[in-house]
Amino acid sequence: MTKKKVTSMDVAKLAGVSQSTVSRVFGSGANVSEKKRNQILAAADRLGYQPNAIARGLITNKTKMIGIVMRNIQNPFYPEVLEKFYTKLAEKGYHLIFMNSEHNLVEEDEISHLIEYHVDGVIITDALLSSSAVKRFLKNDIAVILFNRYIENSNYSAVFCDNYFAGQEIANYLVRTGHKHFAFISGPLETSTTMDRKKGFEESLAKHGFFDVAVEIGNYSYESGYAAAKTLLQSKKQIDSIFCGNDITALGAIDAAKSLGLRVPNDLSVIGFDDISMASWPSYSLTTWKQPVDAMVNSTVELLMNEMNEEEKKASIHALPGELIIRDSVKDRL
Amino acid sequence: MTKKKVTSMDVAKLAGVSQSTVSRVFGSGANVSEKKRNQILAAADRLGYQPNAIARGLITNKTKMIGIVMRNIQNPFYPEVLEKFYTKLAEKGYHLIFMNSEHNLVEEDEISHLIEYHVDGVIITDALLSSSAVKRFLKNDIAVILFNRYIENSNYSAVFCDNYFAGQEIANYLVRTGHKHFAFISGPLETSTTMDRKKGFEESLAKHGFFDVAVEIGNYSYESGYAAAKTLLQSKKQIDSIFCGNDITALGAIDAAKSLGLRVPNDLSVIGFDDISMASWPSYSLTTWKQPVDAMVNSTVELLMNEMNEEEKKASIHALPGELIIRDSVKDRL
DNA sequence: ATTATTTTTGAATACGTATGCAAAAAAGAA
DNA sequence: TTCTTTTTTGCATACGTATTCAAAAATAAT
Repeated sequence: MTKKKVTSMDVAKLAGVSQSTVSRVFGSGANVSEKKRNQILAAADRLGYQPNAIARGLITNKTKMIGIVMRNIQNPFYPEVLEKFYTKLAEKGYHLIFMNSEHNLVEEDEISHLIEYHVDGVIITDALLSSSAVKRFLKNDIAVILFNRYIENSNYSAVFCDNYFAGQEIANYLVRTGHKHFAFISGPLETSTTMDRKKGFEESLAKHGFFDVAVEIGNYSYESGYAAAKTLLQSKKQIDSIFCGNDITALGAIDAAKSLGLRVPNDLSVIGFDDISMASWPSYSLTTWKQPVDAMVNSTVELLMNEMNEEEKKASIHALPGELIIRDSVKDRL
Repeated sequence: MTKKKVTSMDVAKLAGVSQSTVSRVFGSGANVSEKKRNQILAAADRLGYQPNAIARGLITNKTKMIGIVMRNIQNPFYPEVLEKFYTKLAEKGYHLIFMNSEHNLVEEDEISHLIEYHVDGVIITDALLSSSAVKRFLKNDIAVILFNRYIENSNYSAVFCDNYFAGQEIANYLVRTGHKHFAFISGPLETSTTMDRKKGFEESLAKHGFFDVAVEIGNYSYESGYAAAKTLLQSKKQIDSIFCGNDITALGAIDAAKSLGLRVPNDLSVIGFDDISMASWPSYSLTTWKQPVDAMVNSTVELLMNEMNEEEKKASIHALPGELIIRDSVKDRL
């Protein structure tokens, strides 16, 4: 039960070689004779040697760690995202430092931590960066990708679902199925995500001659969807369809409608966004817009890898389409 | 736009002191005169200095990183757990390396990564360790706490909900409300969690003279709950109540019952486990056993802190009670 | 004032690895 | 064989910090 940590020096001594050679076996994989390599591996195995990633990080200036700062992790969409990022990055040899942010702007001291730990890159989901934060990352040579948000004309790459397009398509679909009285339950208005969905939705409706969209502002939670739908449905307005900013909100809206004695989709059509697994549950069978999570994750990782290697980090914006998943929460009213 | 990283040496130079003194200001907080401290802080601020946690980790042999390996992150119970661990540990100055495991036993190479990065401690949720893994952590002086699982007579501390007690209480409750025909939808049988719940449930029922419990084996997913309930309800057996291994499973079971034209709770009582947020949604209004997540997380972190500081890591097992949350999925049949 | 005590400081070193460089060994060419 | 070329190896050093030790400065005691 040796308490002392075993280092490359110990391995070197046991194998009768220099520390450099041990390093070459476990690191760069540079030329090492087959004989010595075997001696070294045997010695390492016997001693239970594991390279010290911290020491390696210090000398190489690459930690192989990626910071991932998330928000709204309670929204089932994000655990899925987290899992996919983990899998994708693990297979490339990267590790995840997880942070949970509660604010629309990632806080300065959260950024400090990422810088202190010299992460090679950062993925930010569902949140933005102040311009001072931008500078700090840049100065410390840390690549950053925004996921599901973007900043126009910034130096930051971003990957997200094409929300504007999706909003349009959803409007088209509702019109095509004979709806006439529309409502939208949004997320917080300061997010590009929600604004783009709203814009696409409203503009497309306007093109069809519908200018009156009832809007309620929520916060992407079940409770806010429930409350917003109740408000909408209890108002004097006539409403035959609600487009919800995300699925959780939509589920809340459906339950609110039910609680008022309305039947979905017969009395009210509801459409969501994300396509979380619960959307397919029979109780809800929610028609929704599927975010192309796999493509988004892959794209994000790819961008990250590029930016970590390149000198000049030229920002690029990737808007991926997604698709409408038709289930049973929208009725054809024609 | 300086590309070179700024180090404590740079700060020292600018402030006209030695590197040691800078280190003392940002590190131990040892005696430093007020005057020099201010000079140093000013210089650091001007240069945008951030201590390098990697270098610090190398010399102190404390990385202030905790590995958290999770499973079933798609089960809404776990994002909540993750968030709470993050918050609790962040306020103590620790960072989280997130790993997603897919197996009942954490894999050897996942452990290797944690050792390479010299995490100070590890939290493992919903999974176990092989005995060789145990040795490796021990040898590398890494504290480990199991969360929601335990190994009998091991050197590992564990924190979990007292599942045996909960199973008993749930049985008592169902008996008290006049049920006579019981079923249990379990998780995988190799988990202590599910077995303890089952044992408590069955033993308590037996005490009341009920020896026949229909059991279906699931995997803690919605789909498995749906399928298991369907099997149970379509069998010739008469069943008036189902205890489900967790909430997600219970929701699946409820939907299965509905799909067969049964009404919950009138025709069938369903009871869950966890008390995830969805359990309180009006569509389900699930009676369930609330795991004391806050207490469990606090207890885990406390244990971890102790074990990281003590020489002799004596294992301790903490079973926390939890409580029955009564909603509307169980009917009083008396 | 002088001495004793405490506080503050800097020089030197260590942590465990990767890597440039030159020497040594091996392989190939003649 | 002898000379070139290539491959393999070890030495020495660097990464950025914390910390021991002894010297210096400041403070207290006499």
